[in-house]
Amino acid sequence: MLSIGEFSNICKVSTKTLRYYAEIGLILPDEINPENGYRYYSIEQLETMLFINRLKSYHFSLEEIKTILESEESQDEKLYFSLTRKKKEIEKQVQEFEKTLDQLNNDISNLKQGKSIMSYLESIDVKLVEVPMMYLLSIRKMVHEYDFAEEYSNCFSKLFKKITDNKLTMIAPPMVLFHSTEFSQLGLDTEFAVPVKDYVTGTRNFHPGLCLKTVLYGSYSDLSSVYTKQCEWAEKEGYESNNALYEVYVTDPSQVSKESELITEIYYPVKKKSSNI
Amino acid sequence: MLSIGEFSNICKVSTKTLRYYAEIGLILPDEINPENGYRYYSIEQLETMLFINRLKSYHFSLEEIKTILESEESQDEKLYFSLTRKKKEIEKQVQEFEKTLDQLNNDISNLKQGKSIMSYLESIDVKLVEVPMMYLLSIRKMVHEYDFAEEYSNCFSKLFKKITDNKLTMIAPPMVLFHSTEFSQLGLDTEFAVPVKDYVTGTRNFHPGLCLKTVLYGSYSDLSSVYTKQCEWAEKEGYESNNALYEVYVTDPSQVSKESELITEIYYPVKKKSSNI
DNA sequence: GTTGACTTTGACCTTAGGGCAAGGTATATA
DNA sequence: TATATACCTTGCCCTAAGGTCAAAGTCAAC
Repeated sequence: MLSIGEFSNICKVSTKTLRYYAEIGLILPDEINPENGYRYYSIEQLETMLFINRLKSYHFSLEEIKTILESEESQDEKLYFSLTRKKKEIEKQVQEFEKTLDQLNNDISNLKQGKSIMSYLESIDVKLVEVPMMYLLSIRKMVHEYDFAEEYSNCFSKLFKKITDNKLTMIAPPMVLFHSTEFSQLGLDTEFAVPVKDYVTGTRNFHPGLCLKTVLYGSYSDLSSVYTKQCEWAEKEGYESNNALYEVYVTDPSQVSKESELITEIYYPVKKKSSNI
Repeated sequence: MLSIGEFSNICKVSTKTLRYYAEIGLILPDEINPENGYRYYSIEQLETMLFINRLKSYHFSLEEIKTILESEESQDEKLYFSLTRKKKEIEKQVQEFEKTLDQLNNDISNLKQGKSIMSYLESIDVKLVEVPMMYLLSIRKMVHEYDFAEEYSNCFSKLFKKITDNKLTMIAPPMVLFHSTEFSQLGLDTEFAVPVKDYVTGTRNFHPGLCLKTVLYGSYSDLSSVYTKQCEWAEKEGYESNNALYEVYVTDPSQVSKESELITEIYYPVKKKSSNI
């Protein structure tokens, strides 16, 4: 039997960690002296600890490690499954890091040339336009950011089916309207809509009127940058927000292969500020 | 002026996050209504928030972002410095992930072949040897795991200088002894030592006697695995630990280019268990 | 018998917020 | 004008994986 200190020293795991692992039931001491509470580990537990350390090095959470350890039956199949899943996760992580590095390099070279890191904002163009009334066929629901893409194709395929079934005529590209006032992890109050020619059951009037319009080519420099520019424009010119923001997808994101071919229009309904008082 | 909800919606940052940022002083509302405590943000703060989000996407901590924001003078130079440092950090991260992926792939292919993930332990060989007495010239100190490499070359260059200065004769490769009973984040009680021929001032006797010896070729499958194997061997054969563990670096880690050329010996002093009672 | 090394529990700290509750406020509609 | 509803406030507890003390009990060696 090994005291916690000996066990700690052999496995290169601190005693605090060992006590924590006992607390969460990951690895319990083989024996606890009932008189003084001293923990004693067996030699066999060394290999268990090594196994835990290996899984930790693969970035499994302790919770995940616990379930792997507990599924002793058919353990190798489950382990194989867990490892391949974790492998995919890490590969994804690496891809994201590579993307981050690209952006970092971009910013660094901009700085080297004396350009501000935020200078990309200058290339975002804002125009004032009047948008006519239209009829929308739409689906409105709460959508999380991370499954926006899925919901997008999901909802629009439903809408397109409805259009074909009811022999309606689409008169403009699909749109997405955001009705939330507040951003939250719970998701956004999102409306997927298609403008149609005919006013029938299930459609609604949509008349944004005066709008600020920004056209984005290529992958979106995130939406918040566009909104910021539009707000700045409105502030400067004496306009104020009037309604929910909405986007129009001129090209179908799921159909465009290269990100650079994407075209997105962002509309921000405004009205002239009443300047009295 | 924008209410917290409007600001939140434009920047895609939750109100909770905005309140938290105000709490830690990262971005304070431009104005707080003294009557009801309502926070109001200015249009200019939108760009600050975008900047914060960008730095967050580069994995800066909020503390780091705060110091970047606060260093308004000469900000671009500092920013350039911070970005390049962060870039290096991420590149290192990616390298570590790649290494992890290699190991994962190795384990996965082992599992596919029906081998256990811990089967590498079987290839660790343990032998019982008698080590003769020697004189050590040594430096003992607390060393963190992460600057072990640095301390290693540091201490041994000091020791080698002493040897040359005093015209001593080295009779065996350098060694590292670990005196800690317990592993801890504070570092390990580590002794860097060189066996010398002559007993002079500053040297000490070292007589480990009976030892378990394991020779590692190539990059170390971590030390804890070796210790585990040695413990198992000792348990099975009726021996018990007698003294501090130590390692001998047969090849100089700083001189060997390929990891595969490394040779390390690990000694675990033992004695026969007294089997009475 | 005493010292020093070892062990125990417990409480609080870390990051970057999320979730919920109770209660106050602003605004649009009827 | 009354009310419904959306919005805002503070406050408290929660996360993961332990680290950092502190006070007190215990072990082994000399």
